[in-house]
Amino acid sequence: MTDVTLRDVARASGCSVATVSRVLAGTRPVGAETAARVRAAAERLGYRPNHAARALRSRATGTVGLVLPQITNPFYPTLVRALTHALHADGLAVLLADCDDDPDAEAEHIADLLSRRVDALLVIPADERRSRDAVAAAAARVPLVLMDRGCGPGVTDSVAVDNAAGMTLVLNHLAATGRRRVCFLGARGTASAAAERRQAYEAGAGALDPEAPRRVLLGDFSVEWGRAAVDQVWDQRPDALVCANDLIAVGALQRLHQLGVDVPGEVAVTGFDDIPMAALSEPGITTVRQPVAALAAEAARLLRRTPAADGTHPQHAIRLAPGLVVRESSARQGTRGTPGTPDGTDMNNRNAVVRNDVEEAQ
Amino acid sequence: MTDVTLRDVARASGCSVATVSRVLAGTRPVGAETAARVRAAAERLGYRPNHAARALRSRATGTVGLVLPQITNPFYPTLVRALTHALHADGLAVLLADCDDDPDAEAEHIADLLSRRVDALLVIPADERRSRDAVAAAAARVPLVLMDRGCGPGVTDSVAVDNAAGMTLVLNHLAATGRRRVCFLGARGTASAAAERRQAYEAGAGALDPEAPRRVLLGDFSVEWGRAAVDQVWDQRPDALVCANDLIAVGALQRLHQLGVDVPGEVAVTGFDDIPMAALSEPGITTVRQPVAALAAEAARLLRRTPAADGTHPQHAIRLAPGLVVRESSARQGTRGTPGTPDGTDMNNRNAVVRNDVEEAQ
DNA sequence: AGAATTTCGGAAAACGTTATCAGCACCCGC
DNA sequence: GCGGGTGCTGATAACGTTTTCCGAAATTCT
Repeated sequence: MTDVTLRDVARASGCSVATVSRVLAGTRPVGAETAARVRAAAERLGYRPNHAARALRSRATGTVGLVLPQITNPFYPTLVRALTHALHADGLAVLLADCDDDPDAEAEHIADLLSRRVDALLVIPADERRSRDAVAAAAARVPLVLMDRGCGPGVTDSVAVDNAAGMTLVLNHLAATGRRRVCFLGARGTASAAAERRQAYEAGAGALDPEAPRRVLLGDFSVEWGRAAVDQVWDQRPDALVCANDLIAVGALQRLHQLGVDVPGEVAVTGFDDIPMAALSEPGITTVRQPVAALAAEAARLLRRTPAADGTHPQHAIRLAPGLVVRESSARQGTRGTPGTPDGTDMNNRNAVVRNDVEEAQ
Repeated sequence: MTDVTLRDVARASGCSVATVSRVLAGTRPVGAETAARVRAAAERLGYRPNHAARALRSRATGTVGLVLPQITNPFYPTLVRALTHALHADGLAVLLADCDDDPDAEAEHIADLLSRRVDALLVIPADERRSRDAVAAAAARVPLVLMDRGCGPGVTDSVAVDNAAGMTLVLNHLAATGRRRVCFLGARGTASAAAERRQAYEAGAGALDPEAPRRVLLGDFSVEWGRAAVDQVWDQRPDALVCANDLIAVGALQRLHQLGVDVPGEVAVTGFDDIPMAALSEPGITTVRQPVAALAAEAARLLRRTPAADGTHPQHAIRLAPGLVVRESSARQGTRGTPGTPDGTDMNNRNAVVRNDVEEAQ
């Protein structure tokens, strides 16, 4: 049961270590007959390459680090799943590091992963500003792709959902279903998700009501804030609450329920991200679905890319189009199965996707 | 920006590679003055050990594999978080593998992790039966701890919640709040969570009603099943639905809501696991909170343990006591905030949480 | 003071790969 | 028949550590 090495296979197949390495790695042509002999011996002995030795010699570990703020953030599990699958398909293993929203811990984890010689890093930065130095330093040493959130301009490659496009989907949907007094429950801060969604709302809401772009409340991305925000805004009697993410929407729905408000009759509520809870909430939350599989594929593609000859590759800031998922929280009362939506969407379907569904892209 | 090795540090500090290695690894006493010189040089040059080389030489990678069925299962993120933190505290890095509930993929991942020379494996088996071979084979090569679910008796060490104790907490609570016609919405299969919870229910429910142990419906651990199960059982007018996990409870609540049933007035609903959604559901779900941090700590401890001199260590099957979290879904109408649970359910349990305290586990 | 012991530092051999450099056939065209 | 390609293959040198194994110096014991 002890380890079997190249030497053993070489001895068993009557040739040298070098040849065995060559046939197994396919790095250089080798005689058909010897190749067969080697392969047979390797199979018979149950040879498994020693990644440590390989890594030492070839300076590539076949490993990428995945650094994220909090795996318990309900949007991340699906993203992590998609990422690990995409990377495993490339023969890469994933070292996971959860930094508990602490940029210092994040820096430490990044340093540790670098010393473990990861081939590349995938980072969801904990803090747009305070993560920057560590990320930039790491990006100078290995390919690094930022995901989901940005980290200041021009730091490194990034892959994220097109927040503005998502917000546009939401606003168009609300307009099409007759909502006029909309209001935005957002998050403070400059993190890309917070800022971009807010700006897109401000830019797009004017079409519904000249006052709408000014009805903006900022807190954080939490259920608690969603609850609190409703109290701050309800006396203005909005007919739609556009939330910057699903957690805020969940909180808003809870408070509205307590207040005995009819959703979607009196007010529509929309979220963003399409976390699992959005489908299970009562009522189901209309939201923007992130193209998770495509995001992961794109990130994997960026990591696969070999640096250009001059050492520096052009920086990519990839934004992928999301899709709108219409659920009960935004259906007009009495419009069940409505013909009113021009694209003939089935609004009864909890999982109905109206457009730009990129779930299956690539 | 190129890598700095032991050689460089040795040269810079005017001594040999061996000594540098010794002072940095602290493996053998070395002269105070030289040690200082070495440390200074290492610091100055920004030396970072090469884990690949270290792994090759000392046959230990400082890495453990974490294999799980589906990171998107809502109970796992918190567990993964706790595990990574516990392991990082031991200086171990975590290789994550998600197998999509497929035992074959699981076997492949385990083999891959072994060839990457992980020091140990943490496995949440995808299937009690079909995971067994791969797990047993792996356990013969590295320390392996099963988590959350079992994998047949006597395969290897395992750490899980005490399902029976949790079910007892639930039944006592229901008894104390006057529920009599209880019913169990469980999951088919022999997986430990499914079987143990069901058996504990059957063993304990008799105290409420001689018929109760026989009111058992089996499906799977899903929201859909929870919805469907309500339809099968509601005409018996139970006054409590004991669900085998929170997802089933969520589904049950959805269906009851659709039927216009008053929860908890007409019927109480309880879950198991305390996934985040349990607190956010409307009404909040009374459930059994798994001692996640303790489970992780226990698993880390088992991995740390060095095998006994004779090669085989005694097998541990560790079960940790959970706590009851009482929320609105089981409160007797008009008995909100009822203080004394006469049965003293929670008294001697460190993990017990009485009501809506969802933030601080232990 | 001589011997026995400890303490400290260096040289060098692993660990299991991959990559470089030759060598040895053999075949081609002159 | 003879230089010069072409395959294939084998020795062998890395890769950066850790870990013997040893010698030299310093310390302690008789």
